[in-house]
Amino acid sequence: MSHPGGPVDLVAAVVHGGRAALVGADVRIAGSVAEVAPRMAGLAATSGPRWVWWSARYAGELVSAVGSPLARAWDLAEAHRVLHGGWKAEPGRVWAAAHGVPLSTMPEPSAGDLFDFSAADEVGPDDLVRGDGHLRADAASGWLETDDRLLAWAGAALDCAVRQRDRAQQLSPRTVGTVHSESAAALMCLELEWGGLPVDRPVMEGLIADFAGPRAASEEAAAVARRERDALVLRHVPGRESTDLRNPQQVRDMLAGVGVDVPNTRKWVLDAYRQVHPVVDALLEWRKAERISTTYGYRWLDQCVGADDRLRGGWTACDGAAGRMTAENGLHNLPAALRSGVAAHAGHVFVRADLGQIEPRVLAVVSGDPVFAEATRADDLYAPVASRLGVERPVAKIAVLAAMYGQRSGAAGEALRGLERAYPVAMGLLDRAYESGVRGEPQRTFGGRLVPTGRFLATSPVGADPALDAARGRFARNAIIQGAAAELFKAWAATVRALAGPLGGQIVLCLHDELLVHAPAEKAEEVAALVDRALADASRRWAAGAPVRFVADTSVITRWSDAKD
DNA sequence: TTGACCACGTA
DNA sequence: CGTACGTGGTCAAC
Repeated sequence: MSHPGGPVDLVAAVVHGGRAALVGADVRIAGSVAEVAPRMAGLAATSGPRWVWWSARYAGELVSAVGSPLARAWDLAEAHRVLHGGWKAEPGRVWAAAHGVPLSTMPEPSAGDLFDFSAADEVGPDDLVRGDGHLRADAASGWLETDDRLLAWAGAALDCAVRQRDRAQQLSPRTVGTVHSESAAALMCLELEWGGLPVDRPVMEGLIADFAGPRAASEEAAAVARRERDALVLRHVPGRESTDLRNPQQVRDMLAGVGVDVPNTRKWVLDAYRQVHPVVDALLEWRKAERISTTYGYRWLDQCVGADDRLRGGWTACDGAAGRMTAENGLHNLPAALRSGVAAHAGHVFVRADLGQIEPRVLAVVSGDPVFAEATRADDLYAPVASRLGVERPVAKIAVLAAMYGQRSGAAGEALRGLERAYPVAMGLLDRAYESGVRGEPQRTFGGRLVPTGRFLATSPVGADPALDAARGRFARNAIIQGAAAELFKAWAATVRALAGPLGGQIVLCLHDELLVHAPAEKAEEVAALVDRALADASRRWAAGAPVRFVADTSVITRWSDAKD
């Protein structure tokens, strides 16, 4: 280890209003984006520094001007989220946390055009840092009007990165690796937003028509069609035709009127009554069509699918809890029925890959349970677990899931006790996380991310409400597994991104344990092979020697809905 | 206009 | 439904 990740190879890049600056050990320049971007491309090709920015989003203008994808980054916002938990990570907060300045005295971010007395009192016109150690409130906005200030801004970023990296290294070397892959994931999020998900528009439009009917020519026509759809349900309940199907309370009253007494009108409750009264079946069918026409209908198609037939939405590299990626505009919750409308464009294919049984395999790594690790050698992890427990495979599967997620219903009892005996190390970790969560303690994932006690769960004091204590426990137990799985997934995706780029492959969808790579047809097999190689690389780095096997199911397809090869 | 709740799609 | 997310509907409070 000469100095991989050392300050020497960190170069801060900032951009504001068409001007940009780079600051590192061997570089200190400011200029227009058009001047700075080629310098970045040159450095990337030669010394290959790790780029530091306040967040990939702030640096997006520069990143896109460079043209070629940048691989190595230290994203201060993502690093802050890993180290300190939560989602807020604006520069003032990042700076304060990195320098140990109390958040309670942090200035409110100002628009930059208002005269701020408190800031003016404590900071000179050219000072970036206030007397109390905080960044000036307008640092990221109006203040950045000269190249000197831009250079200072880059210097501050570099300073934060060095401090964060020391902190991460102190926690564990793995935490440094987590920041690296989180930073790459943040870059990938920009590319996902820019690139979009390829769609076969005529097919998608046809699917929508199947559920929601043809495009309405006017508001009036749409209202007529809506009433006609409603009538298909309401004809089953004569005398109650005025029921508003979009109002759950009215629906519940309507159902009670025909003898269907339910606590709520959720699908999984009503499913049991499909045979009891025909209105139930009609209602559930109506809901399906209503979902498509309101959320995934023509409005969605027109607003979210561009003229180039790409579905676009915002992406974030991590949520505020365990750290999974999030996506907007249906990219993460597109109904399965619409997936045949997602198709590779001309001359291209999708290389689709998903991680098999990722959460129990992750449990084997994070717990260090040697016996459970042994089970991951099988393609189907539940088979060896079943034979060890002396139960059928479905029972073993339910027991493992129950142990990880704390399922309270169902009959997993006996098998759960078998798990405790067979895999005491893995089960012990889950139990400790649960108890720690009950006490309201934040968790840290295997990769070093701090997971704060979940939102609403922090409101009541420990012990005041047994139901809330149990919810905290479940949250914590789930977070250490879901969070670690998210870390491995991102490490994998970042590796695929780096390897597939030179072949013209582009990651177009990330779905928690599934990747969709859009690639030139003639490179299909090559890309499919590198996806598996990337998993071997990423899991070896991430699991750091744990004898745990991860498996990907990889296939080359043209439509997302297509079965494996 | 905003926030709570319901409902439901995905993993 | 174990957890998480985003979206859109209604309703009550502003």
